[in-house]
Amino acid sequence: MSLDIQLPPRERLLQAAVELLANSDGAPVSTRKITELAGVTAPTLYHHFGDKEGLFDAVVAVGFEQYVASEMDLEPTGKPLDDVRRMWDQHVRFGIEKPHLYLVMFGKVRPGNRSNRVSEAEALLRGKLDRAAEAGHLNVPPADAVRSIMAANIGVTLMLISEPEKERNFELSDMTRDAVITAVSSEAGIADSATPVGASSVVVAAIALNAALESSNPQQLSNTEMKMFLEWLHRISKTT
Amino acid sequence: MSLDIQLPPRERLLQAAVELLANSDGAPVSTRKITELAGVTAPTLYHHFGDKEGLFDAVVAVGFEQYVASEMDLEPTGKPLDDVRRMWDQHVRFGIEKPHLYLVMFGKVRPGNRSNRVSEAEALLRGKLDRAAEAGHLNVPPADAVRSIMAANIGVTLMLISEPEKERNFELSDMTRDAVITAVSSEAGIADSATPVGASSVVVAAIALNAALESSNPQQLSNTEMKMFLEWLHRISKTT
DNA sequence: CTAGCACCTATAGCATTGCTATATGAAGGG
DNA sequence: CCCTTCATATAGCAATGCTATAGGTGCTAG
Repeated sequence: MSLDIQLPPRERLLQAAVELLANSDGAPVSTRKITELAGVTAPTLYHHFGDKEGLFDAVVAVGFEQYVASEMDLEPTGKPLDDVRRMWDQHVRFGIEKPHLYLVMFGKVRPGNRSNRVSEAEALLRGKLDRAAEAGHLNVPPADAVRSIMAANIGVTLMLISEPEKERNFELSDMTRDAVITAVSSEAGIADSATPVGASSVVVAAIALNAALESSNPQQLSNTEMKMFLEWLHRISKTT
Repeated sequence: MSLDIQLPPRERLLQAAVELLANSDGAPVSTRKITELAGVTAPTLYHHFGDKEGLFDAVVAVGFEQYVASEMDLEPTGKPLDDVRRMWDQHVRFGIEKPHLYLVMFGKVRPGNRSNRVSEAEALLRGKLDRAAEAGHLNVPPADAVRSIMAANIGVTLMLISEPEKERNFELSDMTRDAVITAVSSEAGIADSATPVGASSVVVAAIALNAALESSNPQQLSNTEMKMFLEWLHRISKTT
């Protein structure tokens, strides 16, 4: 059950850790399984990484480089806030595509003890937001904007990860993203692209009616009629 | 080192678990320490709770009742969205005051496997948001609003918990809270504040939707569908 | 009063976990 | 050729979650 024999043990340990982490559905991965899969014994692991956490740090460092790279691949659009939006999306995508890595990086919260990865990710965002502030696009200090955006971004990603794949609704991400970015930005008209003003009153009314119907069942329509009516109502309240 | 001797072992186990959890700074708590502090041996724990996770579930259930109680103590303000704001604040406060409990309840994310507590907390919010929707204060379906608010709320709380107490800046919470709530709300309100919350809200909402549809023709329904839809809408708004 | 029964608790121990004290092998410089 | 240094292995420790089994303890039925 051992891995490729030609790589040096250090690399095989990393590779084994990544592989086991990916197939373990969030359950803890034992050092024994790792060393076994790597075809190595325990002291080798501790010689190279000192610690189980050291090994995972190394794994996470690799993952974080992928993350940073994916954020850096984006060419600046010229509008810093649009860059921020794309970084948000990249963050979410990374979390969805590598949930195990993401959870090791962002999922283990300890009281009064913020993780390095969060700080590093914040620093990336901070760069863009500083430029946004220079351009006069922020109405709060960049430090505050960073924390709000980061908190929401992580919260949304964790929620999406925790949902069954089929139920995942990425509108949650777009909606929340635009909400927090709009709130920290001084540009008034940003929400326009998300919610066309012309349709909004229809949508609001449809949502209100839908809610009202669910709380009290009127007799004016038959069951089949009501079913179809709700279906159409639902279609109307979907802005997209 | 044992606890009060007069309580039944089950309660002593719970109490010991809570106490150790509170003083362990997020580090894992062993069943041995728990049973030792409770003055009980291992099988007693497994007899009552089946599992370590079972014990923690019981602990969390108690914590969740406190949480729910703190949310329920709030008297409705009459403005559902203000209630939502206060629930947000209560959520954050709970997380800050009992970080250990909060992390057990909301901190352990598993891919594709949402925690019960999140769903239950969502249900609480959902109630208020449904009423907001009935009153025409919502811009998006309540289900979407709930997820966005909840994700941001948890994200913010986790971030605040992970920060050293001195650096905690609660503006982060207020700012993000208002950002997401504003984003899902239609501040104008379709029928304004005149919309009563009762059986007649169906009629009011139907009338509002009718008016909105007449002023703008959405593309989500075909002509024949729209015709029938309007007919039914009319029928609903006629009678009580 | 006693026998049986259900419930609760204890003794002792298993398998797995992260980690290490110590020893062995190989590679290179004097 | 020896000696140092790095890398890996042997064997085992202490702590963990959990359990097979047996021993009380109190209640009800005869």
